[in-house]
Amino acid sequence: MPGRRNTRRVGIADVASMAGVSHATVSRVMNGNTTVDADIAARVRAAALELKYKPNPVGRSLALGKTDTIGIVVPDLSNPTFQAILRGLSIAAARDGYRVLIADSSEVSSEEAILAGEARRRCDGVVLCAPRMSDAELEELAPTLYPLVLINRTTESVPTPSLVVDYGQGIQELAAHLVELGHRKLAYLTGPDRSASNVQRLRGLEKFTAEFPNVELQFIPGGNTFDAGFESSDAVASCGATGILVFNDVAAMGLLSGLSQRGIRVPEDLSLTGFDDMPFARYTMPPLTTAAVPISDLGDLAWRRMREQIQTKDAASPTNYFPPRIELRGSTGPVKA
Amino acid sequence: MPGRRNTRRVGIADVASMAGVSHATVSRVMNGNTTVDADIAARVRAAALELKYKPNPVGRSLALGKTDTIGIVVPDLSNPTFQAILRGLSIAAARDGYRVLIADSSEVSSEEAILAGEARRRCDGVVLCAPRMSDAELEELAPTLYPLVLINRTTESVPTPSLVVDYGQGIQELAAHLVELGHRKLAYLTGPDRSASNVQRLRGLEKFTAEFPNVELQFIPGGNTFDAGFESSDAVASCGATGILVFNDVAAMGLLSGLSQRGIRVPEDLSLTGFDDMPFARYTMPPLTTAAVPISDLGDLAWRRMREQIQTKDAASPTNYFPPRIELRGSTGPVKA
DNA sequence: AGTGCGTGGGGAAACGGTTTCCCTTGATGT
DNA sequence: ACATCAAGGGAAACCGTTTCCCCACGCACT
Repeated sequence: MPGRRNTRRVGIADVASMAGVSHATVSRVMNGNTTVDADIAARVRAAALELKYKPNPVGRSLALGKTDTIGIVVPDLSNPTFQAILRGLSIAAARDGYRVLIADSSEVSSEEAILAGEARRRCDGVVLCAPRMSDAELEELAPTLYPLVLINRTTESVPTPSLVVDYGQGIQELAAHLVELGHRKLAYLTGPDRSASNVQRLRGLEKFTAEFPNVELQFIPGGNTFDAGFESSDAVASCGATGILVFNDVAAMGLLSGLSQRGIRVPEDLSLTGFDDMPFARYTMPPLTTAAVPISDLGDLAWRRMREQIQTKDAASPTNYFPPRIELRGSTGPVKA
Repeated sequence: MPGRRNTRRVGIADVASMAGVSHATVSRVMNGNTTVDADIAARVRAAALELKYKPNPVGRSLALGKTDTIGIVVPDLSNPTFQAILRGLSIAAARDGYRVLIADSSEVSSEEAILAGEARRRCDGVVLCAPRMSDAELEELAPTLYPLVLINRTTESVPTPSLVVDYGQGIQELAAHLVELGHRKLAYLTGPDRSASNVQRLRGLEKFTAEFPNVELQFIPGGNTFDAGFESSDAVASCGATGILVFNDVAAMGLLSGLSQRGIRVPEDLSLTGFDDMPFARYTMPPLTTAAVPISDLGDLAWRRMREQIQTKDAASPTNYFPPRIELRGSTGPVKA
């Protein structure tokens, strides 16, 4: 005997027998099918109300071939960026009656494909958030989980809707801003090596170097945490650069704190930029010059792209690039005379 | 014809016919039933592998009466506290092969019951996070979604596992700390009126007042945002108190910023406490004295309580109280002579 | 009055699995 | 050689819903 009948819940059959009709008719009434006689419909509705009947979503999903659920695979839920995307996605999807199922890969790239596949089987579509897997693996995986939206990653051969933040563009603009302020010796405090968005920043900086050959740019190994930024302050202080581009706001705040502890003033002695424009970036001392990424819009748009695929079979799906918006604040200033 | 057969996926029948056995046998093999002949099992596994067959979770859920999914209902995903709980819950549940489905009520209390009911029907259990609904409504709802874990809320008549952070205790200790430093005029910068955790802080402060009748305590309307804290700085500066208890860290940081802009020094002129110990609390200038709430443990424990209910039918379930841990940092100091 | 047609609703199949029941088959013992 | 038994696999029921198919009924028209 499959299932458990001990906690027997009220099913469509109960409503049917109470209303004296077949369960097919109950189903028609519940789904607003108008070909049902008004009297019978009323009787069914009364019975459903009295029994507090609510259709079982699992049975419904099986029959309909849809679950009204989408999955999101994130590398790490503790990352504020992914939290913001999740929030935007969840709220947007909820507006259309869809729910979001979470799968956290804990940064383990080998888990991602499995999680994504499993999520796809449970859900009507999958949002893959900054996957760590290789390009080859991604290309192979993408078609198998068709209603798919990529975030901060693109595919070459397979056409997949994709939303990418143009980190390269953002860091170029920040660097150009420093140059404009007179800085000629810059340093980039890098993010995690395996991070795709770090690679994009590096590419942006290559373009920057090509454009400004007379500006010196060095690279200092950093990280994406407050402590990583904090601990880099010695290296930064002694590198001779006057303008520091930091991987993200969190690390920049750490660096800011480390520098202030060493008596190095920002922006008088050193100019500093972050990346992300997280909520507190405007409240640090001094407020952080940074590049704002419209992340909750990202989640929102991810849902819209998903919905397009679910509703219409039309997979016309270009990549959307999000150019960050530069926020000029107090952590950057003219180079010291 | 239910479902869509256009994108026909490989089912158990395909594996069965390829392996030359009945689908019942395939099911037995897939579920590790040992009563299957080794040769046949190997043949089935080979077929499944070649066809890349993975059991359909929806069909499986229908037959098994379980979905390996739990739902979480939160008032607002943009709140860092709920994000942390979600993260802890999601990671802990994933360890046991469970996924988490999100339902965001957007602070609309009337939506909560509906969302929770719907989530329960889709999932094997529900975590209700700081529900805004009335006590009466909660009592009525609780039994209908039996495997239930409450966070920051308790029930009276219905026994329900419940995890509550003892905000009252935390703020009492913070207040006592200020008294110890010599402060005799305190002020509490309140949180949102409708917030249950604000009410708990107020109750804690009542006890505090009873215990320290010679200490003056006044209440200043505040909020839970940085800007609310910032804009309260005038009221705080002119209230005459020397020790300020702020609803949470975010508002405390706003207040800190507003005070520093007015030239009021912390802790020399004014002592300040926050609440939550969010990641940046230790990095403000000065670092914030606050009460640490072990929120990701909360998510972790929520899953453990949930698992107890799902696995054993034993609903022995006391309320767990989490006393916050006081973090003494630089934002509090001896009262000015 | 008989036939044609439209409509509403019941029966049954389908969705994709799991599990029970029962029968077959092979082995063992006498 | 026959009876008994255990093991293993197939048929069918079941989970809860939607939808197709078809029948019965009523109405209008010839």
